[in-house]
Amino acid sequence: MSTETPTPFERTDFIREIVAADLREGRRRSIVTRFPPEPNGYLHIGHAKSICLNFGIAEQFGGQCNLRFDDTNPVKEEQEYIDAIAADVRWLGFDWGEHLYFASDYFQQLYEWAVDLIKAGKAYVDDLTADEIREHRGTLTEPGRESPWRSRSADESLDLFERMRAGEFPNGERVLRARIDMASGNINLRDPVLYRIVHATHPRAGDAWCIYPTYDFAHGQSDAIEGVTHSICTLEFQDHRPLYDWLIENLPVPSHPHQYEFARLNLTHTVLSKRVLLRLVNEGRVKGWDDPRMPTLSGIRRRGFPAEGIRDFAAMIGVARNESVIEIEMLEHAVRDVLNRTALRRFAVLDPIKVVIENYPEGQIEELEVPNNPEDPSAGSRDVTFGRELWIERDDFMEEPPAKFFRLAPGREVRLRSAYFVTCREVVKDPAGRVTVLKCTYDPATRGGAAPDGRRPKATLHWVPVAQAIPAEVRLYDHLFTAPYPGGDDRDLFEDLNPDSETVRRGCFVEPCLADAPVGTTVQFERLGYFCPDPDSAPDALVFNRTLALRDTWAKLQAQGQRDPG
RNA sequence: UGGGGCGUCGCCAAGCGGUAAGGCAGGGGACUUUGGAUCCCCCAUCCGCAGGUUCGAAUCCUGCCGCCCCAGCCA
Repeated sequence: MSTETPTPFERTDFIREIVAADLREGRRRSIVTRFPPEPNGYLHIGHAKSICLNFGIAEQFGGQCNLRFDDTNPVKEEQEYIDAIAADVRWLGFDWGEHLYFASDYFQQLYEWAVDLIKAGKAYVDDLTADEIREHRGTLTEPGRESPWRSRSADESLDLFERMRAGEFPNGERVLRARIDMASGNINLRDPVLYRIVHATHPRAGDAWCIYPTYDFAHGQSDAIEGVTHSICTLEFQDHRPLYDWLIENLPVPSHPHQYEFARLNLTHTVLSKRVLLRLVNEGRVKGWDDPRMPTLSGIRRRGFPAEGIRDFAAMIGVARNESVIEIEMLEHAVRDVLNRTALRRFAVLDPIKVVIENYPEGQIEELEVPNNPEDPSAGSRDVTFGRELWIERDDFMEEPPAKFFRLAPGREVRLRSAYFVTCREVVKDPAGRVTVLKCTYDPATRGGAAPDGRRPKATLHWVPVAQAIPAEVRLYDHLFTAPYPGGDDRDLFEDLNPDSETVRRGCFVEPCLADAPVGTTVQFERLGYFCPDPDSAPDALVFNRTLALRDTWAKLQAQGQRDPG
């Protein structure tokens, strides 16, 4: 990965410090990390934090980061998810090179290790039902009881385990358990299940197996097989670390990885739970996994967020063990920061009102040069056609402007960006009193937007020529949930859904060069925000998504005025 | 009542015994052909609370308090 601009945040964290110390003090000669998604859903921004951490560390310390699918539960996993996840990681800007792995590729090895454990008397086949096992497990405060099958011979367990693999038993009839300590305060050590019978077709292994290792029996050993040195996961796996270590110590694994845990990402005004996201999709609350309101990487991408902004965000928030909820404004800041630097400026009018320049010759047009990005002169410029009739934003005119309103009003002169100064002379309304046309005059001496006499209007408006304007649909997006903490105070999560998270505006006009803007590029509609073509867009029916609005101090002022009038 | 974690500004987060970085948000100002951007200034005498050790503590010790995770044959 390379970025044209240096990462804005040079920061370390407790995991990087551990890695650096391991290298410095010779405990490791090189490091290997991994990003281990389960292919049972789409990646979201929370995963991006982990991806940036794992790939970022590998990159920073000259190591390698594997993409390993943790595909040990065939009933939930699908090839569709595998493909989508790989595409999302690639989009985020990371490259695993040759190191694409699947836990399912290790099934034979894991099976053999399970046999080793049985022979060593450290695992046994249990005939208890799932309910019985639960009853025997004890509670948080009471120790568990040993299964009556715990003491059966290794030979008998071995025979049973082989028959489990051979498919002699139905789902759930028996499991393989580690023999550790039913009285442990750590429930994960109360003889955890290592293998269960699942007669299901695996997305990759097909029907080769009908017994599958659990997460605990697969994860650490997969790390060991791959030579992973630093196995980084989220806080809820802390309690699993003793089991992770126990298995590594009791199995002839080729390397000894260590697990480190960090706090997962939480964001205000959204939710990062695969379960809830799946519900939103299934119940039709959103248009799919890639709905622009979704916090999934595919949703964010469709929304127009640049990958670089996500990476910057990950660097901004840091990595720690404090459980935290990041205000979504921080994400939006990171995204605007990148977009401000890189997005080409364009003109678009979302809620048009017609301006007729009465002293501009009928039928005349001219091409005016408009900069593509004032922040980046190398972005060049484009020509925009100017004519007698233009569209401007309805919000940019007020018949009776309040004190702080600087835009167009009767008798007032404003600048049309990169064009001319115009003065409003007459307001035309329809019978209902709605403004339909603003008759204006322009000052020919202000071509390009500057006056020879040095006078400077307080406002500059964007515009689109009526004759050349292209109609478009624009979808405005806002937070998926109105509440910063959806479902807080025991509310039903869905009560907090924002009814206005998507607002579709038809009858918008955009400048001609937007007709063939490719999907995947985000531009700035000047003075409005950042927008990108939606995959739904067609040459004869353009559709743009609003990625993010520009910061709007005028709107803020108005809001303040409403709060405390006077 | 068991085990494992975490508590530094509204939200993140540095800090690792020598007297509270930075970012986001917020407030003020400058500048501006985007009320955008940029720039400048302000924003924790205090680090969950209470004791203790020390010349000196957010950093060490003790005790409280609060919050999170764990009782899937999910990951």
